[in-house]
Amino acid sequence: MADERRLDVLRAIVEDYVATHEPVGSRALLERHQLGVSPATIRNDMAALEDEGYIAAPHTSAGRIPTDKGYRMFVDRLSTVKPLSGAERRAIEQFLTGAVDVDDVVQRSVKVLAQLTQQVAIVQYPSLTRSTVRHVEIVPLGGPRMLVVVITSSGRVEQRIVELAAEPDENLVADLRSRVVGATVGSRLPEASLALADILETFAANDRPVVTSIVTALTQVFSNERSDDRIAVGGTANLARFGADFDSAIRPVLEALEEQVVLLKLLGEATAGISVRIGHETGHQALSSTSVVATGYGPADDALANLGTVGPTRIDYPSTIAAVAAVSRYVGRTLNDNWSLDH
Amino acid sequence: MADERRLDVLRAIVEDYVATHEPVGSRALLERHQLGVSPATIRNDMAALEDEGYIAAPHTSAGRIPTDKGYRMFVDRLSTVKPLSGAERRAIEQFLTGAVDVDDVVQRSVKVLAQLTQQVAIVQYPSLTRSTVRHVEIVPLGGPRMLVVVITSSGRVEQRIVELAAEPDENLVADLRSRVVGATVGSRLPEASLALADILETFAANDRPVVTSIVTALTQVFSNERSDDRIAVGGTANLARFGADFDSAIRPVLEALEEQVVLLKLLGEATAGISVRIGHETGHQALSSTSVVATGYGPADDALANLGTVGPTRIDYPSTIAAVAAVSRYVGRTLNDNWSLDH
DNA sequence: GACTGGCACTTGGCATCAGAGAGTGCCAGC
DNA sequence: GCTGGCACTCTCTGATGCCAAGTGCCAGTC
Repeated sequence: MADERRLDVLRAIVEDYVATHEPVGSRALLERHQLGVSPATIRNDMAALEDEGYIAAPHTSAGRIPTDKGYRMFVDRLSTVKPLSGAERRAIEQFLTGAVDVDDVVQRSVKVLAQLTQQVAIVQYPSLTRSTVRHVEIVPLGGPRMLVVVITSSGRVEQRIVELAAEPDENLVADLRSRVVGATVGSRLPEASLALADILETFAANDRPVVTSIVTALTQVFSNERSDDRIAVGGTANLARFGADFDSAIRPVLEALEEQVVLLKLLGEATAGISVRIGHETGHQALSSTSVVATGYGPADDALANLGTVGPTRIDYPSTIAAVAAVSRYVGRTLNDNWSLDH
Repeated sequence: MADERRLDVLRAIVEDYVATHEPVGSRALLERHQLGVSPATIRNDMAALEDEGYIAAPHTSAGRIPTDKGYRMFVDRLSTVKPLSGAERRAIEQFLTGAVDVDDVVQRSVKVLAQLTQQVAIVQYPSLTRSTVRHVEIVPLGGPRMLVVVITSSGRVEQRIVELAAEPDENLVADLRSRVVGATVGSRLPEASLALADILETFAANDRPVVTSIVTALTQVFSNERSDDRIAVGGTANLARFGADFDSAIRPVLEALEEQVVLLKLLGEATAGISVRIGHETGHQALSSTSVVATGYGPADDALANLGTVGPTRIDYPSTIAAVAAVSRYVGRTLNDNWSLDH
């Protein structure tokens, strides 16, 4: 049936354009794909595809390139995810296994993802908001200085130094510590933050100054705005592959990469499964010729944070999707096996 | 005297080229600077400067541009550091004052430095190797898991989770902790690392497994290879200013920026005062048309780590040097005031 | 009715070329 | 030692013409 062949033609155009980065014409198409029809027929199909908005011609007599809509169709209905090779999988696994702590895992993932996809990779640090409190310590450092340490279920350790007016009573600190542990361990951080407020009330008035200082520090850690925003970016050198014209293609991306807020938003919308946003679908003028492939990661289905890639719209979607999925899986597993305190 | 005017001409060429990014000819030079002589005289001087290798002509009939040697002369003998404006200084100070911890200081400095210089900024995290041990804690997390925490004089807090074979004896841990504190606090990290080896010997044989595990973790922290390598990079979007030709000017820099080893080496050689490396002086083929301005930072003269900028050779050296110096000074002060435990 | 071969037409890219502009080097004179 | 003048060199720009690639359409065929 003709309709089906048209989609075959679209698929062929996307594949060829991704491979060559040049507008693909009817003849070139036939040389690389066995479609069993003549160039004239292909031309008719192309004209129809252009009418429907799946492809476009940069100028009257050049070949066609896929539009965002064309890529969308390709991703949704015309392609199958291309599984990674065994070697690639082993590479990811080995590379991540060498990590010494959570930060290292994030930094290594960014590298491996950039390497695999030849694009810019972005990995969000495990979110504090979405993890639970594993442990709280309040350690006297001698004198009026105290160290508060919070360990989360994602393996992250956050600490803060608190300076009190004077050296506090040892028993008071121990008491505070045990009450805080009791009230917060196991809770998600935002809830733990609320629980702290109640604890404060239970202390005698003359203990309040000390308790308030420490509780404030803990609250800051629990409701840490900053940490949730932390992001690692890698593979910026791959921007070289984006296209020849620096100002229109590369500079906006570099600028976006420095804007953490933008990155977070791009990654953030990927809640269930893998999200692919193509060109204008990113919702950013500056990124209108880039695509973002993102997904969550974390132990089991509970996403701790997100990771993904940013590349030109003309990327190899099946491979990129496979790479993002694989890295996400391995990162989740690594975090779970090595730094989760659950089991 | 003629010799002196020749140097004036060189200075004028550097200043003009930095401002316009175009080869500067004898006529244009006279329009912008009052040198009191005719174009022909300037041409003679230029010919002499070219013979001596300070300037070069891209092709027979274009103006001249400074060579690396020319910039070197300019920096060493022809320029005076251009102090920052009060507004700039206040901006740095305010921006850094808002930081909540050491990591935040580093990230903010990188931003402010990139902003000020309009170049790529690099800041090394405070070195562990060069700081001293302020405090050590060994905290039981319940069950066989222990948390070891090390706080350094630079305000950094490093921690590691240790998994023992079984829950250790409480007194043993307390004993170990106090001996470690006694032996290491105040020492530089490499020395502390050595001191740990001796401690191990003093424990009874059947306590050895537990002690060994914990001491190993501490040793890892003390002799942390990874942390000394940490670096923050910012302002990559400023690469847009480097030049028009992407492949020759920008890609190599992007690639170098991803290679931490290279960055560390570039920053690392800046021990005393401010180091300016121009073009080939960087010692890297790929960076032959970029300059690196770097310096150490830290409380007083004891450099904890380095920071600097990477830009094209044609930067405004007086301003860049001033900015690097100022940021270094403020970072050192901020670390000292807020996170040093010394006073 | 769908496919095919053929043909006229359009267009960007490339090489070629001439002219303009900028700048130099050198020489003779002050 | 400086200056004015002049011939020369080189790049840059815009115009021109040609070529290859590709399209759209039409008439013919299975």
